[in-house]
Amino acid sequence: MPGKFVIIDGSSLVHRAFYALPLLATAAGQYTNAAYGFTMMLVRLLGEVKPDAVAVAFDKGRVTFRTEQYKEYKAQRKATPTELAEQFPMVRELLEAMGIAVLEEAGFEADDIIGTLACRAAKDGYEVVIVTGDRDALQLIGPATKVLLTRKGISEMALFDREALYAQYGVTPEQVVDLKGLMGDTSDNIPGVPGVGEKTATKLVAEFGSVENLLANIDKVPGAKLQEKLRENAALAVLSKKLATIECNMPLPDAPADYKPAPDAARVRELFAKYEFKSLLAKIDSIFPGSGAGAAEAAGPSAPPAALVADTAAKTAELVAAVRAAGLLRCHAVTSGQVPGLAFAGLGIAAGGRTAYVPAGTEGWPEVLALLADEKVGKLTYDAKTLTGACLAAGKPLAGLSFDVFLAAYLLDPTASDYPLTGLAERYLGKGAGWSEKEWRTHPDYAAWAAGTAGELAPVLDGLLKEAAADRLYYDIELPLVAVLADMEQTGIKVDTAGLAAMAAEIGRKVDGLLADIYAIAGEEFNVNSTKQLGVILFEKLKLPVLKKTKTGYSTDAEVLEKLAGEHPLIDRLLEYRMWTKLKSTYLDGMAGLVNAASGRVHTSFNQTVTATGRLSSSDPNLQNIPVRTDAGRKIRELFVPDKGYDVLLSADYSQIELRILAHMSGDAGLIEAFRTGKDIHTATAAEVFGVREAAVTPLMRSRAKAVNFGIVYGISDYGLSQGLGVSRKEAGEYIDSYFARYPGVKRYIDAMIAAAREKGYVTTMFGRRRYLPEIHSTNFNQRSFAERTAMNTPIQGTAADVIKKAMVEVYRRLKDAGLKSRVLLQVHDELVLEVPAAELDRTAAIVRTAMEGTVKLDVPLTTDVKTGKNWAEAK
DNA sequence: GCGTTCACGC
DNA sequence: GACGTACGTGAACGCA
Repeated sequence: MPGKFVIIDGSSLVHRAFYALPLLATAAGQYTNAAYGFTMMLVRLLGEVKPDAVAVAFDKGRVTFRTEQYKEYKAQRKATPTELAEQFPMVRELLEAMGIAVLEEAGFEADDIIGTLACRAAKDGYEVVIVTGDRDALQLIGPATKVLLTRKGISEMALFDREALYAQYGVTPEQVVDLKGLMGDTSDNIPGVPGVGEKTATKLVAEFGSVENLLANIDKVPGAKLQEKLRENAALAVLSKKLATIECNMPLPDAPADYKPAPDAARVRELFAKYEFKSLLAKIDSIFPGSGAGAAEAAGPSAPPAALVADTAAKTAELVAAVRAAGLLRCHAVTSGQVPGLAFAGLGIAAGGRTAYVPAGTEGWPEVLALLADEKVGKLTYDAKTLTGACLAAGKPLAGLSFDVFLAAYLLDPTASDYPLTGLAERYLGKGAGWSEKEWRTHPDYAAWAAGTAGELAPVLDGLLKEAAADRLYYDIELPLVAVLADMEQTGIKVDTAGLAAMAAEIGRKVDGLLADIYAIAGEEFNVNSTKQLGVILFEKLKLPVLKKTKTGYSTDAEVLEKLAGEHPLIDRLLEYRMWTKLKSTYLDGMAGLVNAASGRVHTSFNQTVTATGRLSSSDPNLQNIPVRTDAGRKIRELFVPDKGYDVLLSADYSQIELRILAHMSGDAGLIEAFRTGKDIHTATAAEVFGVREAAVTPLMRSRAKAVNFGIVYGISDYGLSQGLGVSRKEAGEYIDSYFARYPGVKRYIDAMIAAAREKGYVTTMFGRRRYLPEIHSTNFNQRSFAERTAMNTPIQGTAADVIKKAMVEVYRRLKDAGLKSRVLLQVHDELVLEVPAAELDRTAAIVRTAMEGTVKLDVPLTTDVKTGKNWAEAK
C-alpha cells in the first residue's frame, strides 16, 4: 500500500509566503519572510497530512515550451524582487536538510512537473495531494488526486476534490482549461476571448462542455455580439486553452528510488538557528520526534563558563578592590520577587579580567551594596531598572549609573520583540551561546557571564549610538529616566481597596441582572463572553443581519452591536453587559489581585524597552488605560487616592502636544500661528478646512476637524478618516486635501518623512530616536502603506515621548533639589500624576508646570493643564 | 501555551 | 483596487 504523496508547488508557495508576511530579516539583514512562511506551511503539512512521500517542484527559467507557442506568455510578469530572489537558495538549503526531493526541469514549469508526477503517483496507487496557490492545478484533480489551495495568508487552505470544485466553480477538472481558454488569465498573460469574463465563461462551459464543442456550435450561442466575439477570437481561445493545459507526460528523469522525507535534524536545527526561525526552533523536537539531535555544535559551549563564587569576606574584598581600582562596576543582578518586594539573590561582577558572583547576604555583601551606592564608581549593567529597584528595596539607592546595555539595544532597534543578552552577544559581538538564557538566567555562572558580556557590549553599543546620533538621547534622557521610573514603581499609588471591593460587588449584582435578562430574551442560556456562541444566537437564532465578519466568524464588536441597536432588545443589554464586565474583570478584579497587601498600593511596571515609538508602557497592572471617557469608567479613577502624609493628587497634562510638535517640526506657518495666538486648534482647523470664519464654525465642523487633526497625527488614510467620521471616502479625501491646501507645510513635512524613510531606511524624532521601516520598499501595498503612515506618525509620537521623558527627569530632579516630599507616581503618555502634601501644593505645581513647559523649546508654546483633587478623577 | 476577539487608554 | 487609522495591555475563549 503506497500511501500518501504530497506534491508541492514550491514556486507558488514561496511567492505566497513572501507577499503574505512582513519583510522579516535576521539580525544580519538577510530577508527571511518567504523562507520562513514556506517552512511553516511545509512543517504544518508534514504534521497534518503525515505523507509517505513528498516532492517540491520549482519553475526553472522564464523560457518554456509555452513561450515558444506564445511569446507573450507570462511576459508582463514583473521581475522577482531581489528581497524574494535571495530567499530561494535558503529554501533549497532547508529542503535538502529535511531530506525532501526537489524537482525542476529547464523548459518546464513547476505545474508540468507536478502534473506528470501526480499522474505517475496516482497510477502507482498513491493518494495524491497537490499543494499550491495556483488555481490552474485544479485541472489535475482526479479520483486519487486532490488539490490543496492556499486561500489567505499562509495559514488558510482549502482542499478540492471533484465535488468541491464543482460546488465552487461549476466545472469539472477537465473543464478548468476550457474555462481558462475563454476567460484568460491576466497573471499568466493568457489572453482568452476579449470581453468574456468569469461569468460568461462559466455559463458557456456549463452549456457546451468544451471550447471545441462551443466553437463548433457558435450559432447556438445566445447574443449576436457574443457570437461575433467568439468567431473573431476562436483561434485565441484554442491557443489559450492549450497554454493553460498542464503537461502530464513530460520527460521527467528517472524518479529517485524514494520520495520519503529523510530529515537531518541537526542540520535543520542549525539552519533554523541561522535564519532565526525562533518559533520553529522551539518546536523542532515535535517536528522531528525522536531525532535527539541536540543543539548545533557550532553555536558554542552548552553552559555559561563557571564563575568564581565570592562567598567569603576575603574573596569579596579582593573583588571590590579590583572594581574600585577600575572606577567601574560591570555587573548583572540576579533578583527574586517583584517590586516593591524585589530582592537581590546576588550580583555577577566582572573585574580585573575575571568574572565572579557574590551571593546576597554573604559576609562581604554589604561591601557590594556600598559599591552600588557609591556615585564615584560607575555602573555598567544589563537592565538597570531592575538593579536600581533591588538597590532601592535594599535601602541603598544606586548611584553613578553609566551604561545599560538593555536600554542601548532598545534605542538602536526599538522594534525588536526582546533583547536577550545572548542574542545581543551574537548580534553585536558575533558570539553565539549554546545554552538557553531562559534556563540559566538565575544561575551564578550566568550572572557572572552577563556582567562580563555587558562590559564587552557597552563600548560597541556606545559607538553605534554615537554613529546613530542617539547618544544624547541615551545619556541625557533615557539613562537618567531609569532612576525616576524605578522610584515611581517602588512608590506605587494608593488604592481605596474598600471602595474597590464595594464597587466590584455592586457591578457584580448589575451583571447578574443583565445576564438573567439576556438569557430570558435569548430564550436560552449561553456563554455571553464567547463571541462564537454569541454569534450563533444573534445571527443564526435571531437572524440579525451580518454586518461584519472576522476571520473566524461573525464580528460582535461594539461597532456592529451599535448598528444593530434598534433591531432587537437584546443588543442594548449586551452592550451594557460588555461595559460592566470589562470594568469589573479588568479594572476591579484584575487590579485587586495586584494591590500590595502591606501598603495598599499598586506598583505598576513602567517598561522602557517595549514600544516602537519611544513611549513607555505600563503593565501589572496597566495604569495607562484606566477608563476616563464614561461616567462609569471615571468611577474607577476615584479609587486612586493620595496616601497617608499626602493630601491631593495632582495631574498635569500637555495640551495638544502632538499637534504642537507637528507645527514645530513642519514649520507650517498657519499651524504655528494658530498655536502662538492660543486658538482652539480644532476650531481653527475647521475654519481653515471649511473656509469659514471661526465664529461661524459649527460643532459638527469642529468635530470633523478634530478627527482630521487626529488622523494627521496618527498617519491618515481617507478610508480611516471616513470610518471615523461616518462620511464617504470621497468626502473624507476632500477634507484631507483641503487640510493640506491650508497647511502646505504639513504636507511638505509628511512627504519629506516618507522620502527620508525610503532613502535612509529609517525615520527619527527631534532627539534622534530612530525607527527602521524596511517595509517602506515592500511591493505589498498594505505593508508599504503601513510603513508610510508609520513614517509620518513615529517622529511626532516619538518626539512627544522624548519631551515628556525629559520633563520627568527634570521634575524629579527639581523636586529633590527643593527638598519636597511631593512625588511623581504615574506617567500616561502626555500626563504626569503626583501625590502632594497640601503645604507643598503651590511650589510643586510651579515646578511641574515650568519643567514640563520649559524643558524643550519649540517654535510654539508647550502648555499644560494642571489640576488637583482628592482622587484621580477629580484631578483630571 | 497560543492565537483570536474584544475593549480600555493616549 | 488593494487595506485601513498610531501605540500599547489584559481578560476571556477555545484550540492544541
